[in-house]
Amino acid sequence: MPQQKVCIVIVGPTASGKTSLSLQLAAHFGTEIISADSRQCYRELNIGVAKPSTAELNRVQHHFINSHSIQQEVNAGLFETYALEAAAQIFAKHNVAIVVGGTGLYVKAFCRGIDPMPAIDEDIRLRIRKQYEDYGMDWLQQMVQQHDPLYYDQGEIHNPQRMLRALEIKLSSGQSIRSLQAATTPPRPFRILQIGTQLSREQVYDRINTRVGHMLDIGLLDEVKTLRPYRQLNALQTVGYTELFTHLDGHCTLQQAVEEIRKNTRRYAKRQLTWFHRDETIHWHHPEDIKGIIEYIDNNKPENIR
RNA sequence: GGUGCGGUAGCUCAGUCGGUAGAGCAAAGGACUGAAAAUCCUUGUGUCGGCGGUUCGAUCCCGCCCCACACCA
Repeated sequence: MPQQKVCIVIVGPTASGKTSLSLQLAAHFGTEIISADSRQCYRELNIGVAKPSTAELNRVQHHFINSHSIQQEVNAGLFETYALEAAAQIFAKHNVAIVVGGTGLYVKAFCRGIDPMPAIDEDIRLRIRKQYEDYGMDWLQQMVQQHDPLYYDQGEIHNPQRMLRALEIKLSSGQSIRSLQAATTPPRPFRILQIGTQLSREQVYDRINTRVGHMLDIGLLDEVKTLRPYRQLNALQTVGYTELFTHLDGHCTLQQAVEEIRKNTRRYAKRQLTWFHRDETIHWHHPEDIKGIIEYIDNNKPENIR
């Protein structure tokens, strides 16, 4: 069965021009966009997550943007299912689909799949989280050592999030998360072309610093104020929001909070670069080199498209 | 002009009873299969302000100079 469809996947650090590029490519190929961004899917989050404008969203059909509430649980597994469904819908009408986003794990889940995991017993989840809060790291390590020695030997035993995850899997299903992570790559009914938006480190940092200022100018602080009651939700463990919560609590000045946002965004971009640089199938281009990018796509997509 | 206190890593500072120095922050590198804008790991050579002196040896002691801050004129 020849693969007739192609999925153009645009990745790169934050503020490197992904959104603009995706809109131009969507216009060029007359198709739709799937966002692979773990924050832009929330309708309550706008300025701080650099969502495309309403005009842009009206111009091109988008998926996984404003699709969820911050009250809902969203994760990489859910994204894989959601995005594959969206891709199927798009391919019913078009030969090209565009995926764009900076959340490396989501992109990976879409392109290469994520192993199915057992459902977690909600009581177990809440209980171990509470106990971790009460008894701390030593307790967590002991629990993992006792219940999931396989993970304790091979996993990250200083990383509370990963240990909590290993523990809840083990206590819910009786299986070690290690034994469930098979890392098999399921076949996809389309070809994938990954394009990275490449700018110098200095340029990315400059753009971040400027963009954060712009976010404040257009009302980020007001947006954050309305979200204060929800600050404990996972969706709000987000750069641009946590720092302003701290300011609203009176722990720092607005200026200090803004500098923290800039710094944390730069660090985020650095982590994204670490993640994406490891993937050698990504072809890096300057985000404004539309001609070069389209040429690359035309040279690599299946013959029978357009 | 006088007195005092400083000048050590990008920043804030510690320290060496004289044997060429170390923390925090920043930064850099990395990991990462259901919180991923999250979470975690690793990394510290710098004319110890300048020039002289004493000494086997000075960032440390002494002298002079430069710079910053405070106070007194």
